[in-house]
Amino acid sequence: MTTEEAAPARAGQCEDRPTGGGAAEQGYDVFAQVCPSRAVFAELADKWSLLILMSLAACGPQRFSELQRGIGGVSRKMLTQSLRNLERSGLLLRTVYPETPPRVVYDLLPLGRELAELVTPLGRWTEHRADRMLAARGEFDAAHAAHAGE
Amino acid sequence: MTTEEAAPARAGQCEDRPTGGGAAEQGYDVFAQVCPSRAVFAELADKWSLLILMSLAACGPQRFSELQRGIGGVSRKMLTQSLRNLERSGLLLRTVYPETPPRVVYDLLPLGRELAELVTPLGRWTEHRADRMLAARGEFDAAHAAHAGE
DNA sequence: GTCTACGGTCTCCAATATAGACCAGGTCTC
DNA sequence: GAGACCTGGTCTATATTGGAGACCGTAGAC
Repeated sequence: MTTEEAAPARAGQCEDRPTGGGAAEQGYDVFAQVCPSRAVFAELADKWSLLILMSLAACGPQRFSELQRGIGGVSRKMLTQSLRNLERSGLLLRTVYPETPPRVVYDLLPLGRELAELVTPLGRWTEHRADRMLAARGEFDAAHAAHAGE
Repeated sequence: MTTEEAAPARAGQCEDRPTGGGAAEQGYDVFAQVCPSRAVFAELADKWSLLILMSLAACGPQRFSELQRGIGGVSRKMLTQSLRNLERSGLLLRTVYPETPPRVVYDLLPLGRELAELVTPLGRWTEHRADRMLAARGEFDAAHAAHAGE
C-alpha cells in the first residue's frame, strides 16, 4: 500500500476524469465540484471539525466548555457551528441535560468514530513532522528572501 | 488576550491526551493554540490542500492547469496559494520548465507522500459514507423544520 | 444585589474566498 | 504585421466567513 499510486482507474482522476462517472460505482467523487460527497468533504475538512473529532476520540464524551478549553483558540461561534455540522451529518450525538446550570454533552456516533480513527493519525503525523515542515519553511523563506534581495 | 483561560495545567482537559507519546517530548500538541504544530495543522487542514495531495498521490506529477481541471471548483488563486503553502512546508516540489508556453509541474516529495497516504483514505471514506451522512442531514433538517413549525 | 457558570445566540468588523480581468511572451493564424 | 491564443500566474472587487465580545435565562454562592 506504500507505492500504489498506479492504481487502475482512480476515481475522477487522470484520464478517467469525467465528473460523475468516476470509478466509484455510486458516482461519488470528491474531486467533482458538484458531487454531494464534495460538499460533505468540504464541511469536514476544516481544522475545527477535525480537532473536535480528535478530541472526542481521545477523551470520550465532553461538554461544550470542555471542548472549548481543550481545543485552544476555538471561538464559541465556530465551536457551535462545527458541532452542529457534525451532529447534522450523523457523526456525533448532542445530549442536553436540563439541569442548572445546563449541561450539554457531545459524543461520537459510530460514523464519527470511524472518521475520527482516520483523522487522529493525521494529527499525530502533524505533530511528529512539524519540525521537518518548519525547517522546510525556514529554507523556503530564506531562499525567497535571498532571491528578492539579489 | 482578553479571555485568559488561566488553566491550571494546560488546555488538555483529559489526562490521556494522545500527544502524550513521542510528540509530547517536543511539546508539540495540535490542540494547543500556540503550538507550532497547530499552525502547520491549520494550514494543511483545508479542503484544497487535502484535495491537491490526494490528486498528486493518485495521478502522479501534474501541471498547474491539470490540477485545476482535476480539482473541480478550485480557483487559480486558491490553487496557487495552497500549492505555495505545500511547497513551502516541504511537501511538494515545483519544477518550472522554461518552455513556451511555460510548463510548471508539481510532484509530491517524500513528506507529502506520507501525508497523502493518510489523507487519501479520508477522501475515500467520505465518498463511501456520503450517502449515510446525507441521509442523516435529511433527518436532522426535517426534525428541525418540524420543531420550528410547531 | 451582584457575581459566576453554562451553553449558547447576536452583532459588528476584519480577514479570507471567489470570480473575473489582466499580464508576459512566445506561437499560430490570417 | 496584427491579432487571437496558450500558460501560469497576479490583481481587484465583491461575497462569504471568522473572531471578539455583548447578551440571555436560570440558579447558586457571596
